Amino acid sequence: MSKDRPYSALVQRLKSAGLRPTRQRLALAKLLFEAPGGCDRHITAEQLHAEAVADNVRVSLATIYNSLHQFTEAGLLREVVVESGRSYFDTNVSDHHHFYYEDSGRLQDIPGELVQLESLPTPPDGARVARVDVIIRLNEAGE
Amino acid sequence: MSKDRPYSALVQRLKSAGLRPTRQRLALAKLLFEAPGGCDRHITAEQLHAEAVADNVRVSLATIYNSLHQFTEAGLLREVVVESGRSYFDTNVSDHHHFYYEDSGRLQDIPGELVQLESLPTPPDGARVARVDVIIRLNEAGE
DNA sequence: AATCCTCATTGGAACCATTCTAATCTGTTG
DNA sequence: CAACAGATTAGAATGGTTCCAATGAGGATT
Repeated sequence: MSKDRPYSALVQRLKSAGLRPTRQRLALAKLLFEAPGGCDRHITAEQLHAEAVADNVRVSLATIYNSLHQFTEAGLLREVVVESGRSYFDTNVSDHHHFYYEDSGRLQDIPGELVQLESLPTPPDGARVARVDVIIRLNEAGE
Repeated sequence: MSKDRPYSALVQRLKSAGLRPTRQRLALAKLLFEAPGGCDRHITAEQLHAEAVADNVRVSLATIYNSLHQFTEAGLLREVVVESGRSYFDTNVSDHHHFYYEDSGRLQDIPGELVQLESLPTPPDGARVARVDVIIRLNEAGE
């Protein structure tokens, strides 16, 4: 019941990520990581901006983009690319993959264990695997 | 040695895809599918346009985009999305996956058999798997 | 709590890939 | 060769994202 320090956990989270806990970053972190329901989110810059505005947080789009990228670099978010022209940011940074509903544009986590790759090909010459993305693209079935 | 009908194979290919074999589509198909070296290509709209211009094919960017999408719908190409803001089109439409060099933006095929998924999760409710994309993101290793 | 420096935020312009539009042209069919 | 559907075109428009120069705010030191 730390009603007097409602942001302390987020402040800590930002600090340990090497980011100054400014008003805007704090407000965005709150929207991203403490959304009611607590579930993992797949959000675009525009969506986050709309949420912030709706929540009376005065923040520019430029700051939204800056923050999303800083959070991503700090490992607080993960960027997911499923269609050109729009980036999703995933609050779930654990090892997992995605369902992508092509019709609606919705993105859904697949628990990491449910997709197992056997035999990753060895990366060529002097390259190192940064990440493996698996996207299962879905259509609405006719029946 | 059908020097007299150098395009007949391509004409056929377009026709069976339900596309009228126009000058532009023929020229683009030639660049895409009969490139010297015969290897599979990962090309952007801008790149293809540049190639066409360099080859003295008079074609607008709008037509490049139209054709790329039509070819894709017809199953002659496959669109690969690895970074937001740019689409690659892959002339290899067989079942396979990709290495993506994040530093250079280069894309490389991985023969289909080299990546095996065990246990695809069952798609939710009334959804059907349209495709599974695996992208292995690579960095240049320091040493 | 005033100062200072660094970094963050801002609105708006700039950017770039892509799509749209309305006019013109071309393949194909009869 | 007439006529129509479909293709192509240049250029404008769009939409997401980034850039920019000016302003504002953390936070360390006094």
